[in-house]
Amino acid sequence: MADLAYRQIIQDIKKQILNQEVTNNRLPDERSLSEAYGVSRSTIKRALNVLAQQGIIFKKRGSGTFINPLYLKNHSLFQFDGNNLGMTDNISMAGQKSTIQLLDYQVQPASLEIQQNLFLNEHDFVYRIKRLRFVDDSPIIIETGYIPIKLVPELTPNIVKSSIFNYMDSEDHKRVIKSFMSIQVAPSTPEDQELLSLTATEPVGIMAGTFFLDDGTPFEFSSMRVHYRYLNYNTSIDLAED
Amino acid sequence: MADLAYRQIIQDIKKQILNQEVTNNRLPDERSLSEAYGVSRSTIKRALNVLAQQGIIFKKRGSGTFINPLYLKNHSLFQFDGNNLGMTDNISMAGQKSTIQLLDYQVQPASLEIQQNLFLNEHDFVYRIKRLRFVDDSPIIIETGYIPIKLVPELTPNIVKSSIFNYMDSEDHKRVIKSFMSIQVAPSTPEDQELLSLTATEPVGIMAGTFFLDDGTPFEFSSMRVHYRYLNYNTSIDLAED
DNA sequence: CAGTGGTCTAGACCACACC
DNA sequence: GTGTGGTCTAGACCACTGT
Repeated sequence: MADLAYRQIIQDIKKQILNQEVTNNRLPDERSLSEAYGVSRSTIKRALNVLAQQGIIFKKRGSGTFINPLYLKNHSLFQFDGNNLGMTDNISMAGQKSTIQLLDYQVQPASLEIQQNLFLNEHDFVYRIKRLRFVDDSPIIIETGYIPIKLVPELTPNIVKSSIFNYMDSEDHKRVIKSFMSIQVAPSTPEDQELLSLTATEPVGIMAGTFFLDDGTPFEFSSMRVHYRYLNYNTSIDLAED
Repeated sequence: MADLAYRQIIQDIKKQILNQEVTNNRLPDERSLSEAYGVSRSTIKRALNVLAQQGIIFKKRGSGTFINPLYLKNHSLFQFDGNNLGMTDNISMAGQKSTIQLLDYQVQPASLEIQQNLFLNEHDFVYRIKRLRFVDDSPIIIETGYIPIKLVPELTPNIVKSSIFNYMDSEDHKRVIKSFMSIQVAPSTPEDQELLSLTATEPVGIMAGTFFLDDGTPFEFSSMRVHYRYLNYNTSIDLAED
């Protein structure tokens, strides 16, 4: 797949780190790596920058490049940004089966909030799609999504019972590549309690935000109410610069 | 502050976008920008990559570089990664005053979990610091932090009543630069309810994780129970690559 | 085909850490 | 001073989009 030089180097260095083939928790300097891999120093820097951003290594100007000891101890922690859960579609959760129940499917005028979030005019219409997602027969997420009609005029309830994103990719060659989400916490409503099998004291997590296509078009505004036991969002935070 | 060429270009382009000085929602091509700013194309690419990662622009190979329309509509949404809340220290929340009440301060052997997270041996000791944070006199966060003694042997309860990170920076020249956190949701415990003035049906958000120094040393393992109304974590997610 | 972004090179010079 | 990572250059060549 990734035949790009810098990606191969990323993979190779990652493997060496995991195999404990790196002595002193320290990588060779960039100029040596450049020679060893037979690429320019720029390419090495590109690879190391990715690894640094993933928190796997730390670079210190004047000193060298070091391995994050925690990565060795527990590198399963180092999968970030919603890979555990949180994607509207593509939830597959390691070996467990995921199903969808369609709760509601309508076409309606875009409210002011929706207009703003999807960059629509006041006369635009959107699909309002409400779905309940199960993983291994347990209800996990109540998801309400809004999609502009003009972007997918051919959508049907049937399509919506599985992954909309996959459908878009394979049929329309439109790919969802980015999203901006906020995460909040709230007590469960009676509807949450019924659909997600919660008691009154059990809460939900709320992930809401907008998904974008690769050309920058806002594609879907989505609000997900997540069973509290199944929301686990991992992230890395940089406390620095601009 | 940032006299680096690529940072200046980032700021300048951002300003032009906000001032609507960019026609057609489209930036000039990289080679033109390179000439216009009097820098190499590589430097332009570096700047554009940062803007793209922030979601402000989208690049399409073969077509050009385009502005995310949502950024114009509501660029306040585009401040990410815990800037709203979530940092253990440095919570200053725009104009509101923040105070700290010290609930507990102990030295104890590191438990197995703490050993793992802070990369310690079984004979190492840690501070256990439990604090209640207020913003504008409202209790917001119950924070329990663990810090290896050997990293800051001189810590005192007095220091701990304000920002530990600031103290570390100014006194020991050790800077906290990165953290890996997980975000979860849970019903409130009786203790949560008392300290954060919650009812039984009101939940808390939990942010737990490890903070690292600039040399990669794990510095603090922290678990924060956050009043549900005050947890609002914004993030951007890339659905692509490696 | 021309235009655009993506990858990569080979090297200069700077800033910082450590001896 | 030596060694390290950081910034930046000038340019080659490739891959994709659109006319």
